[in-house]
Amino acid sequence: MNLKQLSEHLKLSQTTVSRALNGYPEVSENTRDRVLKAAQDLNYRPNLRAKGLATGRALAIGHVIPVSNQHEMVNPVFGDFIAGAGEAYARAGYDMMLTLVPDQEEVRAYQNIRSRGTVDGIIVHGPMINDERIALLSRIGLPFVVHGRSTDVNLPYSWVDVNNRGAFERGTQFLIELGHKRIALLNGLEHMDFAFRRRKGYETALQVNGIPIETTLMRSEEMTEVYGYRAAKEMLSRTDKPTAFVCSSIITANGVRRAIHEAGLVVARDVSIITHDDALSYLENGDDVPIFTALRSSVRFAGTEAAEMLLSLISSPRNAPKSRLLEAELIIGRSTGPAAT
Amino acid sequence: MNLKQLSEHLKLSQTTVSRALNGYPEVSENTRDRVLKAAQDLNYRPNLRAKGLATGRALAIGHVIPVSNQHEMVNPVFGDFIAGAGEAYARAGYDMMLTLVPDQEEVRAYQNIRSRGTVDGIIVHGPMINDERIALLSRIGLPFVVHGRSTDVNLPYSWVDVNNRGAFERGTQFLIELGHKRIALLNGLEHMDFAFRRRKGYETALQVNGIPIETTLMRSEEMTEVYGYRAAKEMLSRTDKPTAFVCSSIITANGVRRAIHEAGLVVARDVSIITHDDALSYLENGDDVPIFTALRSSVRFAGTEAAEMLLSLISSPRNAPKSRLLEAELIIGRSTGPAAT
DNA sequence: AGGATTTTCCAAAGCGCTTTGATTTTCGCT
DNA sequence: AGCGAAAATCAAAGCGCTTTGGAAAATCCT
Repeated sequence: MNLKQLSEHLKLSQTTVSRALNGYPEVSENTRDRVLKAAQDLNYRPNLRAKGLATGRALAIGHVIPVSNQHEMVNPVFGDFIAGAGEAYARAGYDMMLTLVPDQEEVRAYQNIRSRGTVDGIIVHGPMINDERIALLSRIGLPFVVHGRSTDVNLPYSWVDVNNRGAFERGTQFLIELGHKRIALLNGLEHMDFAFRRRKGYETALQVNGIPIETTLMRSEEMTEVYGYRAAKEMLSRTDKPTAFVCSSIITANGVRRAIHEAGLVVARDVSIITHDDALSYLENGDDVPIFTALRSSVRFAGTEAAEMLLSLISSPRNAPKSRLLEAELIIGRSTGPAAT
Repeated sequence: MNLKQLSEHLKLSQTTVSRALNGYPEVSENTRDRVLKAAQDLNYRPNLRAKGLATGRALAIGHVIPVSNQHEMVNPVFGDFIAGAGEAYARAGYDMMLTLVPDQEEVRAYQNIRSRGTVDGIIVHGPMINDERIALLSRIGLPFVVHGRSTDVNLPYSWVDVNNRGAFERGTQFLIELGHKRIALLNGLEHMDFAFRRRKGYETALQVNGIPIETTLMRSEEMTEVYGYRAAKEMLSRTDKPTAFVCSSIITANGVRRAIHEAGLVVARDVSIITHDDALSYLENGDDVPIFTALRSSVRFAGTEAAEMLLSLISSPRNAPKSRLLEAELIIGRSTGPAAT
């Protein structure tokens, strides 16, 4: 069933039917009702490809996921972000397009996306420090919103991000107030912008409190369980072992907990853990009392925010870039306690 | 830059340029080279929407993700599956479309997808027992491949699945051979087909070995950490506590481990754990020696398989449905040992 | 009643591509 | 040289929709 058939069936022109369907005023209420009813009955749905071709809009948003072949990791945060964004798209009648892009081909990939005309805008995932994608996208003039920010990029651009620096400063400060002095940081890869900011926050708190920054207590890796386990195991075997860990991910925190157990120590009593928590649906941090004391910020919510921001950018392209800084909550759980003396 | 401009620039007709670009034989090698070179230089990319409209193909595959509003969980497996599938699509020049569909609106949603013409086929995620989507999709004639199967559906359809039943039978058998008799099953939601099959495998192994099936040792819930923790905690507090756990997810297994620790017991020595492992990139099960003894099957690989199957289905629609049963490997890790006597 | 408006509807062009059917060019042959 | 066949190219229609510029019908006014 296409427009032509529908209009023939109604004995109206395609123009009128199209207008009735799309809510244009130059059609009487009478015929509009007739058209809508018929469309309903005959189960008519406009062909999006044709519509897109005619209007120049694709009615779809692209999500570009960088795939590094060094570490073939799919960002675990992705699923929840998408879920949040998807809601917003669904409400607005937009589709969501995914593209996996190998590191090296980014530039070509974005130009491709642009000229293939399959999307009206894109969400940039996983920004790094000084991410060139931002300049590239500004240049080719495709609306975009970054999930995160990019330190050292001075162009104006739209983003939705958590206050990573503030959160980690606050978390570290919290540990310091509990009396901890030897605080380890198990960070994500620090060429990623979020990880870089988290380290800054951690360092700031130490500095403010006059605690020296020790590089032996700082790690930066892909945030897996095993990473947390190994790093914690090694650090806990030292004579001057840390009394607390700050983790960038609940998964890493799990590894830390495993190492603590294995060392015959008790979480909170002997060693404290505080972690960032993206509030992923399948990784909830306990129920009533959280397992881990955490800096929580829902990635799903960020997804919705980013999507809505992008949609509004698309509908009024002349507006200045927007941004939204989300604060993480500090949630006290069972993994922190006063420093053992 | 569009076809028309390109052809004018080359002083050729759109026909010839189009044919040169798409590898049709009725164009001389000479001009083909010229065209390809010019397209390269001028950075020409065909508009997919127009191409789709003209050819009737969308050059995109849809992934439909059911979103239940009861439990707002995003399947953690999704990211890796997508990564696997995405590779196959990229190779074939296909895009990937995501649609989130609330439970109740499934029928309408699939029809929508069909008539919007934005995809050439879809991958069905998270099949349940007797899933109606299969009949629906067969009826509306949209090529599809199911990730998983659906017990009680008798129509022929294409699928890629792990041998869940066999894997769990084998895993349970393994525990029995270690002397375990009281073996708990922490399963996923059993209206999901995979979970149903896993239970069957577990039960079969018990029956074969003459061990009674005890419903008090069986749970079925959303596979979270807290679920594993709570269930294990409760079961371990009984006098006739289980000596081993079979888990449907590594996340749940983590919760079980936490409960075991908390009860002052030692994994493997006092209580064994065996778990299914989807080989998710961000949840690797240890490195050299795995943390958990596991039934491993890469979801990412399943994604690639499913995608390739669907693409071949699309290119030759008259072929009979295909299927692929993947076997899970039994990998011995540090979480199993002989039953304490 | 009859012209001026306003409302309602329509024919046709156009979005960027593919493809059919026709035309032109090239080539092999006597 | 001149013919027919093969090779190379082209013009135009069509995919399903929107939208412009009119035309027809309904309404309003004096």
